[in-house]
Amino acid sequence: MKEIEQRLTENGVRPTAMRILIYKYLAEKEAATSLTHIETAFAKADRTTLYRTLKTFEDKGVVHQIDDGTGIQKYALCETGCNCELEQDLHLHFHCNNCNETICLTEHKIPHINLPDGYVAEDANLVLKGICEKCSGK
Amino acid sequence: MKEIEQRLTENGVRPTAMRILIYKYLAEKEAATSLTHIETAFAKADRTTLYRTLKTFEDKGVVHQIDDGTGIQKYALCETGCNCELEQDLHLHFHCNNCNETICLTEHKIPHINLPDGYVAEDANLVLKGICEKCSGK
DNA sequence: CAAATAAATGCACTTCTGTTGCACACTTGT
DNA sequence: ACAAGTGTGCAACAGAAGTGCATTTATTTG
Ligand SMILES: [Mn+2]
Ligand SMILES: [Mn+2]
Ligand SMILES: [Zn+2]
Ligand SMILES: [Zn+2]
Repeated sequence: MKEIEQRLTENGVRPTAMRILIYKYLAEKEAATSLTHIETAFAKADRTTLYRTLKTFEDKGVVHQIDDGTGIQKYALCETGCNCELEQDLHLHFHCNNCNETICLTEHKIPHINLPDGYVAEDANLVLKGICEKCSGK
Repeated sequence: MKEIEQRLTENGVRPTAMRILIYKYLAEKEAATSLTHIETAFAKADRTTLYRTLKTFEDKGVVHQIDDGTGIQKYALCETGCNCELEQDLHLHFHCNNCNETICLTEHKIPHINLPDGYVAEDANLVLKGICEKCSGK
């Protein structure tokens, strides 16, 4: 509990009650989470608060946003000490077509891609879709 | 002109006047195109018609849909004889942060990725973001 | 050709997600 | 205690995707 407060403070986010709860919720979930999903989990809180909390978390590097191709923005906690901005820390994401969950494969970095002349890459997004380990039954 | 009709017919799409125009429009554009973009280009046509035309094109393998991370669905013509479904034909896309255009790099295939045990990949999406050749001035 | 059938188009409306403005509540520092 | 700053809640809006149904246009059939 104290750890969460410390983590938030380190990243320049004031640890309010709401933010600690949201952080804890994200930490317990293994999969990336959408705003709507969080909204149903926190029925008492306002959607806007949750929205802005996620944005604050994102700005301060507490979470990273994931575009998994469903058209719905998802969020997941960053690893401790990760620099999501840097190319080296960009990991791939897996979206399961069966259970519809999106998970971070943090240890699988996005390979470097050779681009044609004139193209300068600043960011990358790689999403694999298929069947996750839970759903494949292995 | 006749080529377009033939191409559509080959893919099981009846070549109506509207569809031919849309196809021609997509063929002239080098970048991937959104529904809203097409809508402004075809002010006379209804959005629903354009929407369903794109869906039909997609179903029949005339165009492929692109998720470039902007949250707006884009479409681009498929190469002749391409099988966008197959892993081998999956190419990467580049989104320019300056001119906001998204382009197909059809000759740059998505590299094969080794996944952890239990994960089965069926599809992949790789988008690089940065500065395109036009905007980098090279 | 005319009638029947099927397909394409247009209009209205809905849903869903993300986003912003503004007022109020709470916290922090003096 | 006061002022300033920050967080939260309510309401409303924007944009894009999608659906139902009527109408038009094309195709088939007698
Ligand atoms: Mn991730
Ligand atoms: Mn493409
Ligand atoms: Zn799954
Ligand atoms: Zn550009």
